[in-house]
Amino acid sequence: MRPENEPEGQDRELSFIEKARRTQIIGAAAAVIAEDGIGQASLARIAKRAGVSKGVVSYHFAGKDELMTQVVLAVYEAGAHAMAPAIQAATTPREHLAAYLRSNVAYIAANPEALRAVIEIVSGYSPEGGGRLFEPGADEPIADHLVELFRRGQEDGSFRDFDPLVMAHTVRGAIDVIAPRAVRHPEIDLAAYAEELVALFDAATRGESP
Amino acid sequence: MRPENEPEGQDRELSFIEKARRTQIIGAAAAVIAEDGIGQASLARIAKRAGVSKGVVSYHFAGKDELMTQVVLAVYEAGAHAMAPAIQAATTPREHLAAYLRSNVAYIAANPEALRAVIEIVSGYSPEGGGRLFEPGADEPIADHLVELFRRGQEDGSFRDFDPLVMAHTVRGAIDVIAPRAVRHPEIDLAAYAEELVALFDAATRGESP
Amino acid sequence: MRPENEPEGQDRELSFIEKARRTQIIGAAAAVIAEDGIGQASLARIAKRAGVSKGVVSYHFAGKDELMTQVVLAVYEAGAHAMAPAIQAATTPREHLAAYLRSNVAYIAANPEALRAVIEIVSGYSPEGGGRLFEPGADEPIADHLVELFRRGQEDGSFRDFDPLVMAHTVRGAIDVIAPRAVRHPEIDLAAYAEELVALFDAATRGESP
Amino acid sequence: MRPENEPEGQDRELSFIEKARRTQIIGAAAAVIAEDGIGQASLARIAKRAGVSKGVVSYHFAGKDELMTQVVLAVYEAGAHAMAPAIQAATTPREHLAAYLRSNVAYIAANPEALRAVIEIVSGYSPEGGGRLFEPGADEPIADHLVELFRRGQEDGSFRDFDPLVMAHTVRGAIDVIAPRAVRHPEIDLAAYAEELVALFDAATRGESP
DNA sequence: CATGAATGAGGGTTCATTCAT
DNA sequence: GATGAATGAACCCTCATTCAT
Repeated sequence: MRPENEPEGQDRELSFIEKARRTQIIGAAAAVIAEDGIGQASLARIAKRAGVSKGVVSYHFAGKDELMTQVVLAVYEAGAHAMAPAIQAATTPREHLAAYLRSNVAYIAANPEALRAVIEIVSGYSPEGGGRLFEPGADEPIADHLVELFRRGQEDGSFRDFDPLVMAHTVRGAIDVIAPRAVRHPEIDLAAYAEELVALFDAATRGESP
Repeated sequence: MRPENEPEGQDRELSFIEKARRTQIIGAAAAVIAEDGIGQASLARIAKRAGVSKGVVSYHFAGKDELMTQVVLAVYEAGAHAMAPAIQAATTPREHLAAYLRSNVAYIAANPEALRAVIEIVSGYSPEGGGRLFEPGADEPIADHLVELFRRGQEDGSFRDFDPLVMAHTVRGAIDVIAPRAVRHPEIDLAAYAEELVALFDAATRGESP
Repeated sequence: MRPENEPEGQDRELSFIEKARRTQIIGAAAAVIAEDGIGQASLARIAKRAGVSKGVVSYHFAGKDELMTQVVLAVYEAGAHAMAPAIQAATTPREHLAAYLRSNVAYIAANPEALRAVIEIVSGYSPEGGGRLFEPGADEPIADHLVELFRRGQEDGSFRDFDPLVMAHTVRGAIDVIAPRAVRHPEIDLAAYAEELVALFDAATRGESP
Repeated sequence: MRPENEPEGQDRELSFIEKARRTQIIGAAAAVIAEDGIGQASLARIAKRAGVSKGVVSYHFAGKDELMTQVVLAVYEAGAHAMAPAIQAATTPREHLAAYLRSNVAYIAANPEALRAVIEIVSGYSPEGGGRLFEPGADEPIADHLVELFRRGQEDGSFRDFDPLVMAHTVRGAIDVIAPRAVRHPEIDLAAYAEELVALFDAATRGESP
């Protein structure tokens, strides 16, 4: 695990260890939150789950707020990373939308716990100063990608004339609704669910007379 | 619900006072939650917001769990009550769906804070014993109404052949996504938003070549 | 329950009602304490048990301290009243001691709940200002009666030469130990227990060679 | 109990610190309870008495229940430890009983506050779930030792024929009554008190014509 | 770097008491 | 006289955070 030939010694190594520790703690936090809810996710429990002492968490993260933020970002990044190939392979807006839906649902299917943790944090965690870690509607950046997609598709005639914002947030809503249900109903066939969504939004975005 | 001819005063009035207090506290709780998030919604802050002492909340509600539950139920009931006339006036499944979307968005538009509070509670509040107040996917009863609607519409040929469950939860997701955005972006025209949704799901559910 | 011919009306009647209310509340308090312990004996529960409102208790008693005191005194008085005939019938110190033991145990056997309540209060209730309602060792007045008895018995040669104080408190200890056990072990034959105690203290107090 | 040869330092030392803190807090709890009663023994007061913050108590003890339990156990263990040599040195049941009484009273004389605290807890503390920490009559195990002693003494003719249970609980009652009085009346000569008890129970248990 | 003992604020809850009705 | 809504203090406990070791 420890690369042998590296530019230079101590500093890099520490940074590597540090990264590993952070990853380890983030994973433990996600696991605890997914299993027992944000309400049970004290630093003590997260530390115990990670097999480290409480102080380590405080040492590697500025505070609980930062840890929670990092959990969310890690899942988001992993999701974006997992979805990227499929999306980039798409050549038309319509294919793009289908790829977005399929890869997103696939990621949820593959990481239900991670998603559960994110949902818990985003909707249930209150940072120190009040307010929210990610202000609701702050997934706008995420929706923005879809808005852009819909705009392009409308320009080239792939999609009918609708409000891209409404469509984008409806897609997000459709996806966000999946993870909680998937956790409670593991028997749901998410691949089929994805195809249903593809058909649903294909119909919803298709021009009147294609 | 309120009997018209009653012997008299005292008993009714006391009951009325109690009801008023509960309503007042429920309102204060909803306001605090909507503004600052469920995490800031301590009984102390709710009491202060209601202009009463902390003990009053415990006096009128068995505990925080009950208060949170009542906030949700109050909003749900009010919503169902507000939507009922429009929905009952619909004669076809397609009209029914449109009425559902319009009246639901209208209710959100009229009570954005209440809806916001409900979302915070349902997805972010951890009751005493752990778990969730309304287990996720426990809005299934709500989605059930839609499932039923879609089934009927498919039988009489109003809707194309799709998975009613997926469609129902997508509709719910589309609606649930609105309140948080409406709070943050008061400039959004929710009437137009509703029409967009009507068109969206009209297209999504329409038979191939009606 | 309400005597018809009384010296005078309203004032006496109120006093009578008042007395009844106090007795009723004292009984309810004793029952609650005996059943669920002093820790569960809130004024609210006592009031509910008595079938009256919380305010009534505060109205008839200066505070919880007074109520607790009255419960204890009521039981003590009833006990003294129940024991008096048997004790007064005794003609010698030795008979007196036996009568004391028998009648005391008999009273405990007949009123285990009352005794249980008293024990709970005396040893477990903390009055407002701190300290205790009946300072421990404050049953000295009760023991005094025994001390007096032993002194007389020693003077007339009925008893051997021992420290009357030690003997008196040992008798008290022997008796106080009974009620808790009687509550937990209802199968104990308290009449036989009393005879054992009579024999025990008869031997313990008897002169070397009577 | 304490292993003599151990690898080293750190682990033991930390364990030692923890033990010291627990002992310190237990002592503070006993002191507060002995002085002001169980009803005044809030964690806040105990912490203040120990010179630590409130949280420390919760840190070292799972809850108030555990702290109270530990106070009792500590005193019991110390008492058993203090009494053991004298009792084991006894060769006959009669000597055994005398040693039991003398060493027990001696322990009370040396630790009146500790005993007082134990009595307060055992008879006056209500654990969280209701009920009692040590169910009344749960000192039966303690009395059992005496019952066994009396049985043996009756078999070998040392003691007359009496109910060993009644005698055992009477001894316990005789002893339990001492601590509260000793606290309030420090002038009492407990060594003489012990001799009185020895004589008392010697007479009470002696065969008719020894 | 890591530890875990210690802190102290704040959480929800209970409850004796008061007082307008 | 009686009610019960309201109070406010005190309770135990949790927990993010700090810091000497």
